[in-house]
Amino acid sequence: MRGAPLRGSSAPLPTPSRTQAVCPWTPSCLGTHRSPLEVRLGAVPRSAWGPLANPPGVFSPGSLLSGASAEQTYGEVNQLGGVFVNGRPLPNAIRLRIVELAQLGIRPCDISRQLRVSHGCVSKILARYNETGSILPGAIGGSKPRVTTPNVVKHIRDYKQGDPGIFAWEIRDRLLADGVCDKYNVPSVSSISRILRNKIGSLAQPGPYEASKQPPSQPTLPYNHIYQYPYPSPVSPTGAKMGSHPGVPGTAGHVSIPRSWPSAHSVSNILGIRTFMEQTGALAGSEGTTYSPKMEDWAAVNRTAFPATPAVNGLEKPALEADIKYTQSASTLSAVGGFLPACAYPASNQHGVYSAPGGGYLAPGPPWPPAQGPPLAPPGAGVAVHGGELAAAMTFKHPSREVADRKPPSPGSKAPDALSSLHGLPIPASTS
DNA sequence: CTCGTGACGGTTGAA
DNA sequence: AGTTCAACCGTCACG
Repeated sequence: MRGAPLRGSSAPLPTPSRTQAVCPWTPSCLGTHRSPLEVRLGAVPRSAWGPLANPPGVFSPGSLLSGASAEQTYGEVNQLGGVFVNGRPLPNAIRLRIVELAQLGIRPCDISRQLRVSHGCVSKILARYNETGSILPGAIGGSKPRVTTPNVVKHIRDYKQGDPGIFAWEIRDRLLADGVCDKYNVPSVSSISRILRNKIGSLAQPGPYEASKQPPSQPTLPYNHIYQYPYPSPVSPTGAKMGSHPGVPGTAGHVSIPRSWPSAHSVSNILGIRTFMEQTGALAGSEGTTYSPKMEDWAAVNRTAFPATPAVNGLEKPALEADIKYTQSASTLSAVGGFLPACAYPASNQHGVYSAPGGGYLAPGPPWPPAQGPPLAPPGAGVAVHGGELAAAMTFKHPSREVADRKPPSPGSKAPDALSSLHGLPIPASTS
C-alpha cells in the first residue's frame, strides 16, 4: 500500500536508468561494504570488489556522460534533488557527513535537506551509527557465512552414523553440546535435515566435502567477519592495532571509519563537507550533469582510496586544503546553520573533498574510543561513546543544536563559533 | 514539521 | 554460464 507506484526511484531520471548502474558509488561501495578502508588500502577482497573496483576506471564520469556505453546509468534523483544509485549505498563520505552533522547537533531533517538525502536514509544511517558505531553500510549481496562447514557436516555425519535414528534437532543440540558450533552458527534444524538428506543421505560417501574446500571460515567467526560492523573487536579497541594507522588495512580498515574519526579529522571532514558542498554548488550548476559529477566524485574517491598509501597522502592535501579553507569555517557553519538551499549538494567536486575525508577516516585513527563504547553502545550513548571527539561533538551538540535550531537568519553570527568549536572539536573537553 | 517505519524496486554475491 | 536466493541499499509515503 504504502509504497505507491512511485517507489524507490522516485523520479525516473530522464536519463535512462536502466542498465546496471555502474556504481558510481564505487567509492562508496568500496568503502562501504566490508572494510572499505581495507579494501582500498590494499586488501582488496577479491571478487567482491571486483566489479566495483573495475568500474572506477571504467566509469569515469566522463565516460558516463559520454554515454558511450549507452546506457550507463547511474543515478537517479530523489525528491530532494540528490543523486543516488538505487540499490547502492550512499558514499561513505556522505554517510560520514550525515553522522558528523548529526553530532554537531544538526537535526536529521536538516541534514536530509542539506545533503539531499532522504530523511529515511538519514534516519537509518544515524540509527545504525548509534547502534553499531559504524557509518558503514552492511555487506551487500552474498550469503551469510556458511554454517555448514565441512567440519560441521562431518560431525553431523558422525552423529548420524552413530545413531541413524537421531533427529535433526538432536544433532543440533549435540553440535552445541560438543562445541562444534555455538548458538550463533549452529545450523538450523532444517539445514541439518537438508544436510542429512543431501550430503549424508548417501552416507556411504565420505564426502568429498570434507576435504574439498574448507572455507577458512571458522565457525567462530561468523558474521562479523563478513558483516563487519565495526565492532571493534574487544581486542582492537585498545586502539592498539587499529589505532595506529589507518593506513593499515586490517581490521582497522573497515571499522575504521567510524572509529577513526579523528577528531581533527572529523573537523576536517566537516570542513571538507562544507567545501564540498559549497564548491559543488555544482550540482546546482548543472543538474543535468548531476550524475556525472557525482560519479566523478565517487570515482575520484575511489581512486584515492585505492592507492592505498599514496592515496592517503594524496588525501591529505586535499584535506588540508579543506581545512584551510575552512578556517573560514564560519561559512561552513553558517552554511549549516543557514542551510544552503538545496543546491548545496555537491555534486562534483566532492571527490576532492570527499577524498580527503575519506582518507581521513582512514588515516587518523586516533582517539576514537570505540574502545569502550563499542558499536553497540546504547543509542543515547552512541554519541557520547565516542569519547573524546565525540564527546566534544556532543558538547557541541547542544550548542550546535541551538545553532541549528536558531538557524538564525544571520548564519554568520553563531556559526563561526560553532565551527571554531569544531576545530577545537576534537578535544574540546580535553584541550580546551 | 519531524521522524520512525515498512514496502518497494534495485544491486550484489554466494550457492 | 545462468539462475536462484538472501542479504543490503535508498527512496518514498504513511502515520
